[in-house]
Amino acid sequence: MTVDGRLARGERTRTAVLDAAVSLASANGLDGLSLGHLADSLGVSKSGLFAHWRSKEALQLATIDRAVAQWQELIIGPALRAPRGVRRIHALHEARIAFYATRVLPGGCFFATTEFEFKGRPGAVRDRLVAAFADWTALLERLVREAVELGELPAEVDVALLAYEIDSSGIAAAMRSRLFDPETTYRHARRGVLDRLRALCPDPHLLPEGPS
Amino acid sequence: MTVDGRLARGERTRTAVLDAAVSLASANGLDGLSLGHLADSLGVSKSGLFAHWRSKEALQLATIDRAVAQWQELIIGPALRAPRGVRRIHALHEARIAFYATRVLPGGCFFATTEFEFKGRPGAVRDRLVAAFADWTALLERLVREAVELGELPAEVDVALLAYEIDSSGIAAAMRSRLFDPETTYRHARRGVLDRLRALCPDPHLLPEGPS
DNA sequence: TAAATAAGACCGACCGGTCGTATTTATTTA
DNA sequence: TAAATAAATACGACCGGTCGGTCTTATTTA
Repeated sequence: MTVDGRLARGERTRTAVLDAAVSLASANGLDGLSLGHLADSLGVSKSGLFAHWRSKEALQLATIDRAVAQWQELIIGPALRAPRGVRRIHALHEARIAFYATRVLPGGCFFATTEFEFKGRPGAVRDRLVAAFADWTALLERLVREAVELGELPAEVDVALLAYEIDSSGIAAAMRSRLFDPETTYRHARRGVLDRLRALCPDPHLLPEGPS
Repeated sequence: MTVDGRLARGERTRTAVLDAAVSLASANGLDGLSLGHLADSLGVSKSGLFAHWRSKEALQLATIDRAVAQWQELIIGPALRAPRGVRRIHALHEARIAFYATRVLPGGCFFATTEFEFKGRPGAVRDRLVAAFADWTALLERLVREAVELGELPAEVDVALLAYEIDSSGIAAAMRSRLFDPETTYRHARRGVLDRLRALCPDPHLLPEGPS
């Protein structure tokens, strides 16, 4: 950013490149991302990319950061406008599934694809992905803990376990929606978490009966 | 197999190659599987592989079949020795998580890795993976249905949804166990499904209280 | 003997990455 | 204001390396 708020010269270009990289990597992974294809899809030359990032790994790291920003903007941000407690947990899960359903990313979920890809490959890319995943898990656990503190979930609830189960449903949705019927998959992912929250929440009016 | 039960000449070689391929692909995927590395890890030449499979895709398809056979032998087979009903469902899930924990496959789960890899790539490999996944889902749903018919699960249970939730837990375990602390991940995967089955099952003595 | 299997040299395609150069843009100077 | 300058950006050509795959030849086995 420059002082007057306009984007610096190459900033728009960089963002456009990273958006395309997130999209391609959501389908083929960060290692499966070909710089030649990426450049072609943008109508620029491959060597031009190296004016902005010194190596493929640097571009991969920037792509992860961009995906995190998108996730924050399109999923976490809107969900945090819901009231604290179980409704906020539900809103976050719904926003996630809805995002998958938009097909903005052809691969469904950038993080699921890339984290599976790099789970066994040590290095800076894996470290960055793990950090992003840890942040996401911490957010989920924080929302669950808040709901417990508000009395909207029983005090005996295993916070980390419930967060694991909610996230599991989303991970499976990212995968199964691209292999089987997407609508059925999304219905399972939404119904399962909603039923679980409703079963745990003493107040039956806080959450809708059916997936919204 | 020949008539006298001994392996045909190259059968042992082929099986050894496919076992190594399953192991490597569990970590790096079927596309990330390098025929050169595969051959080197077995002390054979790369071109020798083409005497057994006409192309990389043919070897990939055979690798999937081998992984299915391993899954049947090491997970499904033993689990089917448990009594019908919720105990069999539980045994299947436990066997799956236990298999991940053995670290027989460095990547954790061949199917999770490869299905994520090929979810957006049409072709024979994807079709075979989808078929294997569909079989697995059908098995899970059949076991759930049996438990309902035995009265060990309520008749109102959504069979496909419960199967989805159980499988989700396993998929997430395959991924998270290679990114975070494996023991915590396995505990969540086992505890979550066990609690869920116990909550649904009217007979509290059919399932153990804690993860076995 | 005949077929299956193995090996190694080799091929074209694609990969990430470098280099020299042309062009654009922002800043400074006349 | 206009010209000059310096920096950022973009490009095509090219490099070494790895990939899947082919070919010829040698060895093993029924």
